[in-house]
Amino acid sequence: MKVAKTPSEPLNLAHGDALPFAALRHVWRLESGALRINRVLPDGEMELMSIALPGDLLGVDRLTGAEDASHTYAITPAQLSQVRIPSAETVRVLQTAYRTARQRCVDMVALRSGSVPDRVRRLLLLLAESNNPSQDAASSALPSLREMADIVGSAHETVSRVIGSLKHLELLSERRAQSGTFRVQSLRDCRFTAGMTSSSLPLRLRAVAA
Amino acid sequence: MKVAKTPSEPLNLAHGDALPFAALRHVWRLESGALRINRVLPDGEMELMSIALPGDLLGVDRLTGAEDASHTYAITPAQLSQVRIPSAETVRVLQTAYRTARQRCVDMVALRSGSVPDRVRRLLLLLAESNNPSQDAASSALPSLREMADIVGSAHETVSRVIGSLKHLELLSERRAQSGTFRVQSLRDCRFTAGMTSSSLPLRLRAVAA
DNA sequence: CGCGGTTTTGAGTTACATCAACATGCGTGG
DNA sequence: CCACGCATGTTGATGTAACTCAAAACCGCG
Repeated sequence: MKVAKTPSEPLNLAHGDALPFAALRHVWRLESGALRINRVLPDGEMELMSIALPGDLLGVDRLTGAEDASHTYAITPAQLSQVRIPSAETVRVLQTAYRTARQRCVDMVALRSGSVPDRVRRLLLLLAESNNPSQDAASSALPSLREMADIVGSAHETVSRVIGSLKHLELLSERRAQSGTFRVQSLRDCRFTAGMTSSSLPLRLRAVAA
Repeated sequence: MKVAKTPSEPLNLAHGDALPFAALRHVWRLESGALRINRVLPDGEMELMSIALPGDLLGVDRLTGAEDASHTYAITPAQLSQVRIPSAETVRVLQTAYRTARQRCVDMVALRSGSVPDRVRRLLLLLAESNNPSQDAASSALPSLREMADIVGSAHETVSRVIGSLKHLELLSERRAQSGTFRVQSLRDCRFTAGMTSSSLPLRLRAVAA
């Protein structure tokens, strides 16, 4: 007896779309874009748990026998493809899932360490590098400011000011809502000075302030 | 030919002791205490990666084929026991390791969300609950203030003020250097008011401030 | 006893949140 | 086609949580 659906149909998520609950019966690989993985609290609130970047596996929890109480949605347009797992491969899948879980833990700590400009910088680099490996001027879809603020643990107004400073420093150009292209290498190397988050300082000074 | 060492010798670490590099050829289970897991940067600096609590497995990375660039040390006196892994059990070990990695990721985000008093509260609860499950007045070895501050991402002076407030609220008693006993249930339920971190406010007001 | 690590306390400063407008784009329906 | 919400992004004024700096008290220990 044949299964009706072709198993390897890719899955596209627009900005904000949730990963359908039914999809978690399978394992998926994120091909492009970025996801946010949330923990659902008893009172229905959703709390940040981790993010997923291209290459990450989704739906591995089921392989561990755990009931998955997570809720996942796209913070930039994302494409997933289904992964068939021969049972002989289970170990290998668990190994890589474990390793990336570890790595994402490191990332999450880094996204909440240091000044807000630094945290935003790290987030942008994560997004850019994982979607355009080895390109200097990477144009990338970006999450909304509120999303970014929530991930790095700050206020969206502050993120706006940081992004504004980056524009002035010409580390980021072609800025539109939820997209932008930035100079990856310079962004990676730069260290920020004070003043980038102050609202009482005019923007043109903010980016240069000693 | 017999191996000289008995394989199941437990391992005790005092406050500050590092998990010996050689130990990572085996898998260990943390029986009591708490560890801090660091990532070693190219320049030799150590960055917080995660923490380990009783029940967690150490040295799983080797099972995934990864070279382990982590450095682990005890933040409270800890005891580990070696875990023998029949190869048939590899999958099961990876499953639980994956799940706790996920959980620690959640914990790390929580330890860096919200006000510093809340973060300290969460850290204390993690330590107390994992070492004395289901006891209300749990006395527990604590990390140094600098350690706690580094984990929650704040200054140790601020943590000192928070702890001081907790003493005044009688959520914590018998406070000595790197130890204390606190009322787990009350600590779990309580929500803080402002003023706990202000240095210009006298302590007796801090704990009650509206 | 003096010495290094931990903890405490205070005074002064600041990075960032909060609050409050306002601008802009986009889809939907009249 | 415009009017209208509604989400996103920008900008400024103001307040404060928490940092930095400085100093002292408190250990346990060789």
